[in-house]
Amino acid sequence: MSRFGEVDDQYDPHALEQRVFDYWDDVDAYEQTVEHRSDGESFFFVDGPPYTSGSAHMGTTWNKSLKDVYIRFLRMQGYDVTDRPGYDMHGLPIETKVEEKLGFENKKDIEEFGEENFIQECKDYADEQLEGLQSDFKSFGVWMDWDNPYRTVSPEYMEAAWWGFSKAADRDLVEQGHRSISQCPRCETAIANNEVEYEDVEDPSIYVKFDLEDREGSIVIWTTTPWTIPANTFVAVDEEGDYVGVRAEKDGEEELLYVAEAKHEDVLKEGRYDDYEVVEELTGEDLLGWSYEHPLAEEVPDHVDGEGVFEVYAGDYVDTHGSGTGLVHSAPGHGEEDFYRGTELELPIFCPVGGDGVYTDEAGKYEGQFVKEADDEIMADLEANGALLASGTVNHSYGHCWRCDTGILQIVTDQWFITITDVKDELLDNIEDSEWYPQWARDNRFRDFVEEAPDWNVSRQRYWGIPLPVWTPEDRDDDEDMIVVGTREELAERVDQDVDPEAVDLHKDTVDDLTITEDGTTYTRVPDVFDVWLDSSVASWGTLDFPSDDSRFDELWPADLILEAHDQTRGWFWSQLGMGTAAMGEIPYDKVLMHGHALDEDGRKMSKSVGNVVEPDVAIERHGSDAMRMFLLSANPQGDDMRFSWDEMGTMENHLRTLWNVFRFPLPYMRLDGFEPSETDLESVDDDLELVDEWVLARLQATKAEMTEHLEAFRQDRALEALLEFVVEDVSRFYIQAVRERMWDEEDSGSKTAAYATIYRVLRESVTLLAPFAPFVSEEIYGTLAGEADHDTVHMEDWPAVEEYWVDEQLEEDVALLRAIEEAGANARQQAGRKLRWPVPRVVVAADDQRVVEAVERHTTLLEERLNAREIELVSPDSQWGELDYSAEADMSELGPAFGGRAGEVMTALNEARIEETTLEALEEAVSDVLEDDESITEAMVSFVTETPDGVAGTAFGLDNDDRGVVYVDASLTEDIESEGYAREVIRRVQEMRKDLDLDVEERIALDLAIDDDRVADLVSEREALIREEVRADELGDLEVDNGARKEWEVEGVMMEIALEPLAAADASK
RNA sequence: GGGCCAAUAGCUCAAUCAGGUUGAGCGCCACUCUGAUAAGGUGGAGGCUCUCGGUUCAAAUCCGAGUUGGCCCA
Repeated sequence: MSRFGEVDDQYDPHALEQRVFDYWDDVDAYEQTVEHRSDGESFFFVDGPPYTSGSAHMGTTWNKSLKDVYIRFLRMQGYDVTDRPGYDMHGLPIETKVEEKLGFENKKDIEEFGEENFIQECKDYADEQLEGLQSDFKSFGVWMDWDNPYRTVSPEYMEAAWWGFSKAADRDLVEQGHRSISQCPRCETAIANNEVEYEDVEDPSIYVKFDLEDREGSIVIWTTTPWTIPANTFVAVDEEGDYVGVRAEKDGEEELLYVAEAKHEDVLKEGRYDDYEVVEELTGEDLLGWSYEHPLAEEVPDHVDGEGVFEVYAGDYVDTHGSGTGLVHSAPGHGEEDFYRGTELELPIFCPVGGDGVYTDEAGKYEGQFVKEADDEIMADLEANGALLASGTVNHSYGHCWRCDTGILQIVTDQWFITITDVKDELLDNIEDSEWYPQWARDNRFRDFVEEAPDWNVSRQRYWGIPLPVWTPEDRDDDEDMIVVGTREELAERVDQDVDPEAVDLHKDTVDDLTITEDGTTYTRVPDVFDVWLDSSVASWGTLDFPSDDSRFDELWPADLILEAHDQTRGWFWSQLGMGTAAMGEIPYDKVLMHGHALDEDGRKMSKSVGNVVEPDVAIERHGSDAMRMFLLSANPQGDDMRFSWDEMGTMENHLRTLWNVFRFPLPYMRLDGFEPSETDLESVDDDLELVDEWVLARLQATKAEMTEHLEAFRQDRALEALLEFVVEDVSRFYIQAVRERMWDEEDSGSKTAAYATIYRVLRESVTLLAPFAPFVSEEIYGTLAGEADHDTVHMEDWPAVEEYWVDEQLEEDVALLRAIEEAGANARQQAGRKLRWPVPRVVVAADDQRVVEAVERHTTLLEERLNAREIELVSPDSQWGELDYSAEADMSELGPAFGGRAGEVMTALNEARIEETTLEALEEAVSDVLEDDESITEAMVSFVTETPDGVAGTAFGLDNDDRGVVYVDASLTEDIESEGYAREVIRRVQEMRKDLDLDVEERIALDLAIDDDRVADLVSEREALIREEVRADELGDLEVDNGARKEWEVEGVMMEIALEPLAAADASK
């Protein structure tokens, strides 16, 4: 890219991006940029590793775009940023994908296939997915260390997990325990609560009578899981709830039933009783200690037994007004709450169900059946035993395995835990050490979650994961005397077998058979692998390959910034806090930027089944990577979800097109004049700068300040908005318009050079500011503007600093006022029906304050040009323009307190009043109808507003909804104005014809005019010199057009025929 | 079922914290400009500010209840 070289006429994002990719390759742009900052202050960013199944969707694309914009911004601010991307590659999702691929149905198939082979298949699959993600991320210009990502399956990363876990064990936070967990019976493993997905399903809904011992009657419970009845251990009630004893009659038989008072009607209706009577009113407390008989005592002979079982206890999870009966069937073997309460009551924990969801021999009659399939038989048996009060079905949400969609079961098994509940206070304290954007996410959601978090079950009975580094004595499998290995080196030292710490892979197949023998005891490994959430929880040191590489840990850890979507509150934000606290006693990150999810155009989540997914590559295809990134980055990154919008993305492409036009406009002139920015910088042309140059430079300073502030507050959307406002409104629509004529000047002039230097500086800094957002187009523009002494890539530039010298807030306001006046003037012109091409004799600016007067006085000429006015007349604030009427605008903050409920009515009257002088007396007179005797209008309540008089068009102008004056356009015609107007009409049409003929700008022509109206023809001929000059016509007269064009036009109702031909052609034809 | 967040023009969002006549950009329509030209300018249409209550002289804004959507949890 040579300086001021030829560029595409049109912004073509695809060709441009391809060129930039090639260019980046050629000059090693990324590597140079990283190297350029290698001496800078360290900034430790940690990438939340995406899971390697599936490809990048709009959400991940948004996430990576955000990371990219902040990494680039930080680099430009001088930081040496850690930018190693990561990939989360273990876990059940990949296992189930591979199982599907291989046609497996359960664990047996895997065992037959061979653990080692299966692990290899999973590894291959994850690697393949990783490649896909890498190329997706690269495709929209994300600059991270793609050659060296951290992978959770690498030995050094797995070691980081072992190390963290062993540190937690050192702090006595690792234990093995008998716990109620969610089990997927197909995957035959525990799954985390946040891996449970809830779906609506139809389940049995049964009411069961438990006959009371030592007294008449039964208590009634309700459940949707008949299969848990065999494990019933106790019944829970609300101690403070109201219950009733009901004598109910059905088919001539009477029963005494106990249920919650609030539910007794519902329950009896379900049971289709003929009649009933409340015979007893009691509280939950009265029921405590009542004993009952197990309804399936015969079918399940080995049912739970012991002191205190089959009794009524208080339980705080009971709701006497919710669904059910107010008495809750409790089976500690099949429910978390039941488990905790059962443990508290020191009742036995009975779970006659295996990890595969099949009843064990403890389930008696039901042994060998899959639990859900035993529901019918259990209900039949209850019926036969006279215990079934009612049965039906219910539609409710029930947990399913996130991967294979199998209904989960609550069972009790032996699992390994990090007992984070032991350090709950430390966790809550540590939260305070992190800064969140937005802060409510930390103080509400995150805090709530941490407060309620149970111990972390980290063990999974699966294959594709990091093996638990736990060895237990051969004859036992609990946490007594366990050995936790922290590093590969330690492993090599302690195991009985030969292990090369450099080469060992650490996956299950390689460590399963390793044993440790110490003090005469042989230890074997616990066969479980880690919950995949544990993998990413150690990313803050895994990224650094710590502990195997300890060169950077002390300097960098903890992370300065992490940046993920809000689902990670319960995911990575949490797992890192838990692991960081358990292992290190600290939160492993300082700042969190939490963004939302990408929703579709209707605000629903994108989902494959709904078919509303927008693929990032389709978006890139339609609008280019830069436009897509800018769209994504224009969304608030703090908590809110983003609604996808093709329109908005298209708008971003339009803005880039505008930037492209702004950029390419001055190039030919600069090239022609040999403008050399390294010799002619802004400072050297200072004396020749015109006001508009100083203004655009002042706006540039304000834009830089604003952007920096927003980016530092993690509001890149506002930073981008500020930049686009500057480029589109200030540079394109105002500055370029204002300097065009200076650039067309064929003579060398100080003014022209000053304009070059100004626009050069503006463009250079604008693309530098844009670079983090739209790295491709910024690079190409920068490359065209930059010289030998500049960097190879815009991304090596320093973030542009505010230069105090050019800051000029007063000038900014001046021009803002002028632009407001101009805009109002254009409006008034249109109302008066006068095109801009036709001059108007005068424009009157009625200023409300001295600032407006100053602004107009300093820029009268500019205003005359812009509004095509022969004269600008200024009416100062202390005088009034004679022809005006007035009305009043009410200030509600004054009116409200004064008039109370009638304030609205008074406001309307004031708005509608018409008076000839701006006095309160006149105004009060005009609104006397709505005023009571003792009421008056005060100065503070109103501001007077001018009303347009007849024959003159007027439009108010102001800043930020604050009126500052009115512009009146006097559009009356004189002969001179008509002459110029018609001449301009002719010129415009000749120009258009020149253009149609593709004539060079410099080319001379011969011109012929035939105008149907003599008066108009005379008026036009008065301006012949002007026409000749503007259209470069050397000859005027009769033309036989051979080599040119002839066309008829209608101008303001007058027909005119115009013919022209290039002079070279005209000569040839003679 | 619970917690958090959101709901304002056809679309994307401001204005909500500190109550005072709802704004911008995009899109649409009309007009206009023409040496950036698949650009530019001006105007117009388009809002019971999700609903229902409450507080207040005054509510998009504060409070309560609900509806819809999103995330998380059960």
